[in-house]
Amino acid sequence: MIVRTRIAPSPTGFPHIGTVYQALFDWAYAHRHQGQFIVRIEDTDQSRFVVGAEDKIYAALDWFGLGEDESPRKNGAFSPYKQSERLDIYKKYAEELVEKGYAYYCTKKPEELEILRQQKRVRKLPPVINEELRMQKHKKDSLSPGSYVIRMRIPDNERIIVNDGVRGEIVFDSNLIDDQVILKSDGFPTYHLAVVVDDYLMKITHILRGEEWINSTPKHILLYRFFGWEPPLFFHTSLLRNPDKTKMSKRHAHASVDWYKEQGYLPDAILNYLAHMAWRHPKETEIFSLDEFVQVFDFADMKAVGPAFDLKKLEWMNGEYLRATEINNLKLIIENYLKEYGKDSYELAKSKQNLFNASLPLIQERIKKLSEYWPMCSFFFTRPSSYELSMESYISSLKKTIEGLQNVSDWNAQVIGESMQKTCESLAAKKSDYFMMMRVAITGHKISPPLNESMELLGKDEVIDRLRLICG
RNA sequence: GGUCCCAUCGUCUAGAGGCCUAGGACGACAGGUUCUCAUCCUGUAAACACCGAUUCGAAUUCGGUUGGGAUCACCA
Repeated sequence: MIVRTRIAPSPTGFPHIGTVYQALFDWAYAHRHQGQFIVRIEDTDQSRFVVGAEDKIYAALDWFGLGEDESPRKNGAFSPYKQSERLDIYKKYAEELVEKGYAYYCTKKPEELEILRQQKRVRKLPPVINEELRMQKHKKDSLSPGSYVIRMRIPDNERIIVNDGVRGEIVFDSNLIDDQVILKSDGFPTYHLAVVVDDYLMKITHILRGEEWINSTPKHILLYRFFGWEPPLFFHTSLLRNPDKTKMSKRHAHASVDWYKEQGYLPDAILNYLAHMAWRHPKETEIFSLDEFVQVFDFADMKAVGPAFDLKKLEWMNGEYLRATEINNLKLIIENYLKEYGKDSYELAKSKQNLFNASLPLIQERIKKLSEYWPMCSFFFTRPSSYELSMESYISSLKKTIEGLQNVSDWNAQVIGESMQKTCESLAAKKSDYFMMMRVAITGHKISPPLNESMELLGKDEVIDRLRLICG
């Protein structure tokens, strides 16, 4: 059997980090078993369709290196991969179910159905309205297009067993499930029909999806049975949670893939972090590559807990990746980041390429996110516009320092340091105070890359100019 | 509200009846290195939700309670 996994996102907004989470496991499992990873676009809700959302999904997958084998953009043996282009297929299968007696035409309006359900709730009964629904006996010929839906008929008095790969057997009472709409009045299928038909037709073997689908799975199991198809294996993962354990909703900033990119997280670090959610490395290794993950991952090792996002740990991990990045690669990464999120700073840095290059080793172990580069390093490219310490009382010390620095002929970090040491001693100043003054005078900030090295990079003229500027 | 899922330090987790006076990682705190920050190194605090049952023995099995989450649409 060839392993085939898939993600089935809806193009209804920005790419969600949960989609990436899902894709990571699907991708890894497919790759581990030399199978295929498919992207199917589930765009059956016309009212929620967002232009451009589909492309953003691909862009996100590419960014993470989780490229798919088949999709609307790549095609493959099971085209089309977009549900809106498969309408005839669903219609055919829906009508097949009607013929077999597993489904029926329904002309009830959603509003009147809602009233019925309300009444049940008020009487504290399960809000199941199958009895009312099934009183209809429509023939297709008597129905005008757009006036009806097709509903699947849920059998009575049955225990429907869902075999979930991470949770074991889950039992549902069929009497508590409403007859589901499978074909909407606009001719589009609902998720239930489309997902079952497509997963079958596309030969999907393992379905990894969020736990919000658990309660729908008995309906899907039934559909497989009605069609006489063997169901795939199901694995329901818990939803990613916010730090306060609430569901990570679309309204939350860090639900969006773009947010992580903007913050300057590395895709590999994010993936590594995500892999720790509800799954653990057999050896409890913290840092591991995608390749290594592929070697050891199995759906069966997923846990059923709902993990909360810990940005602090992600930051730490991102820092680890940043420090392990080869310097020329780091250069490209930061350049690209600046180009995308700070056009002006990018131009500035590019205009002093050597300085930019030389700044990298100084900050590599000091930043945890790409967004921290510019605030920490802008002083290399532009003079401080303000100082985090009042410079007034230091003017005489600075003048003394200038004198010392002017005598430095071999301008390098060590000699610069020695010169300042000497000045500091002659001033009888406290070392930490003196160097803090110098740090702020040169960079504007109390926190900065190493002072001597920074001064070396800036060059003698620029350093002395900056000090003179303060002295007036 | 009905149904379903889940429950170990603040967070991610190890633990599949005695190896647990519960281990690791992040974070927190303290100390060392240091002209700042960061890195690096040392150390400290920090958890089996609760109540019953089974057993010689339970974090680990069972039942209940509580708590969190999901779901009950012509949305996915």
